[in-house]
Amino acid sequence: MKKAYNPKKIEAKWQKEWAESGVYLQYGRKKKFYVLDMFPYPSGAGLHVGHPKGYIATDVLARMKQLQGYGVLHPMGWDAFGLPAEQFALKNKVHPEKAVKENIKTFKKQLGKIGFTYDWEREINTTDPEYYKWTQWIFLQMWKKGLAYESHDPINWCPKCLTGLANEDLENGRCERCGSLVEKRPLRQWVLRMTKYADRLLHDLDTEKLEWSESIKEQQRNWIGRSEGAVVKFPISNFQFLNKSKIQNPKSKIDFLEVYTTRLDTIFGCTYVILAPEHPLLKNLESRISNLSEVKKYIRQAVGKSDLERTELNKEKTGVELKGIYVINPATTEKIPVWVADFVLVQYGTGAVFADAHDKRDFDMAKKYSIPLKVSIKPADNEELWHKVERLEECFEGEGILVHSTQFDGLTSADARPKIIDWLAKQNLAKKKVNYKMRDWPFSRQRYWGEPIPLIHCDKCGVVAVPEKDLPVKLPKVKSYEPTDTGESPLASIASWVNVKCPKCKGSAQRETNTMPQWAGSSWYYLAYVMRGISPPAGRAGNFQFPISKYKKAFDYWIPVDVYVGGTEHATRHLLYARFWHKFLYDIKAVSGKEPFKKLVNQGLIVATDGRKMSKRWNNVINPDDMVAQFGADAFRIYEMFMGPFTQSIAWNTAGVVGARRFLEKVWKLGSRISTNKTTNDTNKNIEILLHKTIRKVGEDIENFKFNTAISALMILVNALEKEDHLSRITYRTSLLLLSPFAPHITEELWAAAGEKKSIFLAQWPKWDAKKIIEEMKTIVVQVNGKVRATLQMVTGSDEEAVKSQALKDIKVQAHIAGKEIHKVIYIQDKILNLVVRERV
RNA sequence: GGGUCAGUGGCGGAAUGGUAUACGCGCGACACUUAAAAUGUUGUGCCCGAAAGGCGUGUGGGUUCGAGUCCCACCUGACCCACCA
Repeated sequence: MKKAYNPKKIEAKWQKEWAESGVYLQYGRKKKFYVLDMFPYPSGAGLHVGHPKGYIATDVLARMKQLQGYGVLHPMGWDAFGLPAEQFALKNKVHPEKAVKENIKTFKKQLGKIGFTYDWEREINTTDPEYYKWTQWIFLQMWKKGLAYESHDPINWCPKCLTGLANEDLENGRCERCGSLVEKRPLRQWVLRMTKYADRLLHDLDTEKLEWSESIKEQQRNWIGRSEGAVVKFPISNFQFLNKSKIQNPKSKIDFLEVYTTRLDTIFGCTYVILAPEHPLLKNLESRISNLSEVKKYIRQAVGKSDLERTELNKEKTGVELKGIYVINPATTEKIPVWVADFVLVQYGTGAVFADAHDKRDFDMAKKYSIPLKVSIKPADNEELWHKVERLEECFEGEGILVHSTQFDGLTSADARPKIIDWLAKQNLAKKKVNYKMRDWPFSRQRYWGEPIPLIHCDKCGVVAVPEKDLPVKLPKVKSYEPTDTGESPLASIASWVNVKCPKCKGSAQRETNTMPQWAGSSWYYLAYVMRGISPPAGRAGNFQFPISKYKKAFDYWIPVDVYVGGTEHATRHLLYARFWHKFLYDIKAVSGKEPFKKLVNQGLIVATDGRKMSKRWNNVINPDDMVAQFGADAFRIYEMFMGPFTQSIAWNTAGVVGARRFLEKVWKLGSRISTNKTTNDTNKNIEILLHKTIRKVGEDIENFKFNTAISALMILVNALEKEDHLSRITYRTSLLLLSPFAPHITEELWAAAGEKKSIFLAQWPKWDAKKIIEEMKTIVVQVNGKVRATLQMVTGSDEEAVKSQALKDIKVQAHIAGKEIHKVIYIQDKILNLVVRERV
């Protein structure tokens, strides 16, 4: 081959050719493989070199799978609703719809240059009414099943973004988008009852055999935060000591304070209880609190604080006693005081806790306010610690042996808990309770750029669903889509859109004006790609058809997604939301499986040379367009896969792309070494062995996302082929095939140049032959006492005697065993001989 | 405080309990060249030395004929979660 390697020319040529021939759309095959990227939000900044890392990985996998005979679904789309898009639009004074369109164009152009196998016929865009018609439909099904409800509870409110936020949208009590301190604000809102699925979301992580990293599964487990404990009733004393018989005859509900605990074994040591400042019971008790103004002041301060201020690291505990109020410890029947403290959270458990000497927070607070404490747990086997604990010098939070706990003395914490529950349950004073940290999902945003919630408020009929035939409820065109501070979305001001006839009674009614959060559209998009398929059964772009059952067959074929690739930042949001929606769709029999994503791989970040994230702010962004222009898409792809382990975060180094390019230059020249005589075999037997070892390694490594070592193996192969004068055609062809998933353009070009008529991607992935990787000779390492002293070339399969006698002829080996006795010989065939020697006795 | 993962040359990194540092970058020497770039050949962990050697995968122990790899303790770093009773 005389022509120089010119990636610019051949890459453009093949990208056009592939798009026209539809070489990737091999859908009719028996075996399917669905490989999915987390679809991007098309930002105005365009791509930096970090974005394509995951896309290249899925592309490599998709190409190999197609070569292996799978029908591969590898789609791409745009997650374009939500705050970032709207903020971009506001800042640049363009309508979000227009901004999104332009940004998508830029993204598509950038992606196109890298040479991906995406099926653009299935492209989706969450802001397309034909798309969000389904987002709205799924929401309606949830509403019909009682999983979407209206709430007026205070929620997180970002004063800068002017919208309510879910817990998942917070970072250390601050808005994840703009960093503002989040306030609590009572707001009418729609909420999805995700807690109803908490147990299944937890359970299925294990039972559905998800191939996810332990870290992501653990993050989800922690987020769901299941704890097993008990709710205990503390009777509220009427200034008088109650005897036990009275406890057993509770009069009315108000007479009890309910607390949640996971440490019922410490209840005999409970000397006070603490309420959250927002606890509803406080109102009812007001008349009996003697220091009411002091209490009210404390509560006012506490409620006014942001979550961050209230939870600030190791903040000193503060609280106030409700003077005049007492409750009865149901275990000891003692009268104990009631406090309010802001570290108790109203949302969790019952919003009240019992306090004892075995919780650091309770312990610290008691010390500060001189509240009495009682020890009830003795650490096992640590007398020194026990002395300190007993004298209340140290707080022991661990499990141990019960003391000062009447009939339960001597039991371990674990044994005591169920026994105490039973004992109190018989008196109707306690019951088992499972709690979750995860909350229901606040699902409304007071912003313009989101899916309208398809509900109508009618004075007569209440909340009414928009009928299916009227979906989608389209986002109206407006002049001003700026958010307001009123707790209403900008949609509320568009009377012509808001005022409608009630679908039920035809009376006057108003549309719901809240929109859905950013995460709505991405909660089901992996299904949308399937629904965009040609056959079976329904149509194309802008042609999603009701009912959903039309797609059941297609879902059954493609779902679950076989491999899903994206960043870890979605661990507790998108990945939890999508699992939740999928389980709901399973419940209404729209899909047949319980989980959407079988295998999940999280790519590591590519950071800038300075170690920071790539960002305009730091002026350290590297644009893939520049890399492709300078080195070619194939070199860029190779480098990104070769940088290091896929899941690890690594700093960008442009010098590395040079190496990748050099490698491809070598490949380009390889064709000149093809043997002109007709023999099919390589003259060098070692080449065949190496080739078959490489086939095995590259295949296994791609499957396991170990792209860096796959490329290293390819480099070793090419380095060896380069030295051959007479390469066989089959070796050459096979080598191109192995490289083709990583460097599709150059291999396609060389494939054609070698006289092949059909695309390399319609060929077959090579198979390795176990018989062909057996070497005739093996290098045996000879050790004396575990230290390498010599290496021997021996015929494969040599036995111990042969190797040993050969080893003993070696001068160095002789030197190290001279005057010593061979005590033991370890021989691992074809690998190692270890002579264990010792001094003669 | 809890969880997950990691620590190997000048750098990115490789290594089913079996020759530590593959592959790539960088650097040195040589060849080609008037010269440079490109390319090719070759070298490149540390110490001592003429050689033979010795030491080496964060630290300290252990298991083993043999440990980067397994076990225990510790140190350091990254990421995630965190007043959840």
